[in-house]
Amino acid sequence: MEMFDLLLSHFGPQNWWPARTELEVMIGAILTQNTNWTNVEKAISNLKNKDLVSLDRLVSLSIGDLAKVIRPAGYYNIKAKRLKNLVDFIFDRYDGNLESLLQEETDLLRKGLLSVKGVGPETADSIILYAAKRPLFVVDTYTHRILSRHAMVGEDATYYDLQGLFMDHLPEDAPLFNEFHALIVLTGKNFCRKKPLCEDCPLNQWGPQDNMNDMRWVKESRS
DNA sequence: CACCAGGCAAGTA
DNA sequence: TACTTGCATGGT
Repeated sequence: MEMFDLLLSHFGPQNWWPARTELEVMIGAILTQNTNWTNVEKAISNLKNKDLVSLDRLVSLSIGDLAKVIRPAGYYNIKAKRLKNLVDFIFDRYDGNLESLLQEETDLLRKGLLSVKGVGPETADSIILYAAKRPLFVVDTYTHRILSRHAMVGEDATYYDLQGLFMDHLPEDAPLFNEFHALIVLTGKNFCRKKPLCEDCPLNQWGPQDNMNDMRWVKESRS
């Protein structure tokens, strides 16, 4: 059985990213760095209450004031700087037009995002997949934990080892990457916290013996 | 009380 | 290059 189908049939479609606009995706991507999503929701709720989910409003807001608003997300001082860095980048390079940034060719988009202090591989790829809707697989700690526990990669596998593994064996399909990553995060939240295999985990029967020789992670009908 | 959460950059050697 | 550390709230 293939990993994606195991997770999809167990959890059902997740319809990520949990945000209403592209800007909200970007803000969430920064705020959720090493942070529980429920805390991020509180911070985004604060931003919405002050009508700050807006590039024009954010660019004229001080870092100190922004930090106060996003406080529940944790690391609020550094995240306020990181958000401002990203907003400033959009104004400096794209005249404050988010669409212009997101329409950039994928490689240039990624290079640009990574040039912003505070935007690393996962944050950049989350924005590219969930805001720009390009087929780039997003890797996170859950991805690493689950695949290493199931002996699909070594413990020392890098971000790009994992991203390459998925992208080498999946069709370039943004909706598939979208759903797959969301399902992996959900699996990581609910299972696989401590033990390699947990009771009732949908991946209990999934492992290298099924996948090392046959790397189809989705049903052929999808590809 | 301890531990963890949808990372990243900066410092050290 | 290869480690290590700081950043911080809120839930379990």
